[in-house]
Amino acid sequence: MTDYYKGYGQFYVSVDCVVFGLNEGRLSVLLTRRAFDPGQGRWSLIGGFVRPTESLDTAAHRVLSELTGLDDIYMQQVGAFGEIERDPGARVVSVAYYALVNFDAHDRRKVEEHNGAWVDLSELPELVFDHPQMMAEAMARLRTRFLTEPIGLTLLPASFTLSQLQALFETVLGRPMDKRNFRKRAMEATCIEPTGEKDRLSSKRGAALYRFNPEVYERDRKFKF
Amino acid sequence: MTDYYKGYGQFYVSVDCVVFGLNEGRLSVLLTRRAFDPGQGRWSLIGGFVRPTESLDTAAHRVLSELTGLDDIYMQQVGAFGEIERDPGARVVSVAYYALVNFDAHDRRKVEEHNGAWVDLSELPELVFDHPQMMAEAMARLRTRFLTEPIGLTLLPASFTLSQLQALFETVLGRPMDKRNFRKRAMEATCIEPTGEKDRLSSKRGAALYRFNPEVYERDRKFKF
DNA sequence: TCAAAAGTGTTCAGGGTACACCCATGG
DNA sequence: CCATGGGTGTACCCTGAACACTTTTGA
Repeated sequence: MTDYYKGYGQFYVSVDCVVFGLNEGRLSVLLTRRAFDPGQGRWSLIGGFVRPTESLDTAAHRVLSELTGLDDIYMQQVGAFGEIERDPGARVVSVAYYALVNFDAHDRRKVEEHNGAWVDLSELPELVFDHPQMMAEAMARLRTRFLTEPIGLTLLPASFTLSQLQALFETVLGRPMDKRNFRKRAMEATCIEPTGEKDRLSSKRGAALYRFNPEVYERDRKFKF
Repeated sequence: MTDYYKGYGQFYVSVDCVVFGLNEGRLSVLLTRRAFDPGQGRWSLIGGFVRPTESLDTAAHRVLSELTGLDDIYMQQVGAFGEIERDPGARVVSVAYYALVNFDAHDRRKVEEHNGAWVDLSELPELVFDHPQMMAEAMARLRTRFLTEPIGLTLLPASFTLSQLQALFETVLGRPMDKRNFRKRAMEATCIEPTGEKDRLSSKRGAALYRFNPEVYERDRKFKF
């Protein structure tokens, strides 16, 4: 460790995660009420300070693991937020991430323990600090990736119907999609393969179930909606 | 300032800028040889520590202003880099940016004073720390924006020929483009308007000069290559 | 007169979009 | 038997890509 850096300011560094999940077919985000001031009691993204022993990515994974019990989560950095007064409590530079979790697989008890709550995207409460910007930016990134990479499939259960998939695309992209065109593209994506099973819950006729095959995706890289 | 945050680690936070400029028609980046250890003498992006009185964006602008004398520079954040050992001298979280500067307008003396040097992109030296990743990521972002937003025009002199513009696109995107298709699209971009002048330097026949009109761009938003 | 860059339209193929009806079944 | 969601193909348009020759003029 050299002496040169001495004399420059140091800052708290935190991570904040926009965690998306599909709760009862509705796109939701995991929020929490802040446990301390500033902003105690207000809605906040889930986050935490980066420890000296952690990289930014590691810190984000830890925070997510603590809250959901999941270790293998799709996660992307959104960017750094560093306005001077963004956190009135202290100078904190925060790095935002977004994550996609499989709702069925996560540990609801942990969420409760940490005062977390899944909130429907269409009913977002007012968020603390600059979390609204983080949210908006995360959403924008999610949308652009959604059409060209099979990240949306991580939100769905292991087997799913094409109607579920289409509904997911429609909520994320915020626009209706043509059923026949959608299914045509799904058929062209070789990584979406039929399980042979039928889902008999959501319709009388029953809908074919599909699963995502990551190996096939790595091989073909065909995914275009 | 609350006491809650006490007890968490604090870090140095820096900004690092990938500064693109068009030097003699060649796409170049502004680099510097590090003036101190760790990595003294090695090639580095230009950067500096964020001060307590600055936001991240402000710090990036200051660093750029100090080196080029320019205050109104197109700049975009690339992301935060925070591996523990990325800087062996201390724990430093760095936020990368890329910037596009008008080569003719910048202050070369300041560059020299700071040991800066414009290096042709095709002759990039080995860079210090994780600067190669920052560089690669900046380049990737530049490329994706280049086709849909008129950011490339900030690299060119106030008036330019379509050949110059095409050459710029070709170097940034790294592929040849069809001349007729290119010019057709340039004509459709109403924000690229003829000055009425001719450039007689680069060809015997002389080429029509064009300028970029930001107001027209704001109005029409037509720019697609 | 020749070398060097400027300038100019058309054709074709492929992808994206729009669109409507029958099927299977549980209640 | 009917209401509900599942499942299927085609026609058109438009955008993107390929392509070659004439013009101007300084050396």
